[in-house]
Amino acid sequence: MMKSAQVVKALSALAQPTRLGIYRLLVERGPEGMAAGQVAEKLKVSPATLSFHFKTLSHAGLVEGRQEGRFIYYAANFAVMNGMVAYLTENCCGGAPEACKPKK
Amino acid sequence: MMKSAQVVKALSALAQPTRLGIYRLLVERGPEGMAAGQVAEKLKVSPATLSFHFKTLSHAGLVEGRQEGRFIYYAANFAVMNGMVAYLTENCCGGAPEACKPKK
DNA sequence: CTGATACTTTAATAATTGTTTAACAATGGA
DNA sequence: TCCATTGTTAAACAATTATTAAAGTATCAG
Repeated sequence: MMKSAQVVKALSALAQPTRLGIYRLLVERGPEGMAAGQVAEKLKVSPATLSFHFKTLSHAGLVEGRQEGRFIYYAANFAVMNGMVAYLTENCCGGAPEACKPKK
Repeated sequence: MMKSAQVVKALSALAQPTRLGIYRLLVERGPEGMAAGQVAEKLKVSPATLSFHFKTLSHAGLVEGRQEGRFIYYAANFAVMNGMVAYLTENCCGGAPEACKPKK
């Protein structure tokens, strides 16, 4: 179970265009992740700015970095986002969640 | 399909403790919604502050208000949140989304 | 060891955001 | 009509956040 403050932190982290782009890129990439420099190049973000944003994302638990030689690979942490979504939809419609589900 | 800017707006709206509380309360309540005053009382928020937050939430499309006599009932708009979640998980793991799904 | 690469940290500035107080509509009962 | 109720708006202030530039750390190839 996630706590409110944790969820706010995760939402704040994603509520910024650059960070949302970073996160989506990492989601698409999957568990293998992507080196910081590749992300910088792909999204046209300066290293300092990117580093700042990675710090925000990883402090929120949404991404994790692992060092590999000179590179740092960042990967999305899916558990945290799933927890966030679960928190948002908790007790939906007083327990009768017909109205909440996405129509497929 | 939701656009990036729309998603950022929705995430920003939820990325604040008071608004997250408001939203969760409305999610729990379902389509019927809840009068602004009831929300204010339940969450111990001043009317002016609450009004400010409702504006932010409805501008993001996350809630909708309907006037009923002297009251305004606010209700969660589930389609927008579902769209937001879909945007976040799009193309997860390059199309092989084993790692992204919540374990049930 | 030296120099280049990969990334982070710090400090300064600019912009955004949240809260409060006070004043302002609009609705409806007496 | 009068007045209390319900909620919104505007202005001011404090706090948070994003970006840039410059300096700093760590790894590796030669």
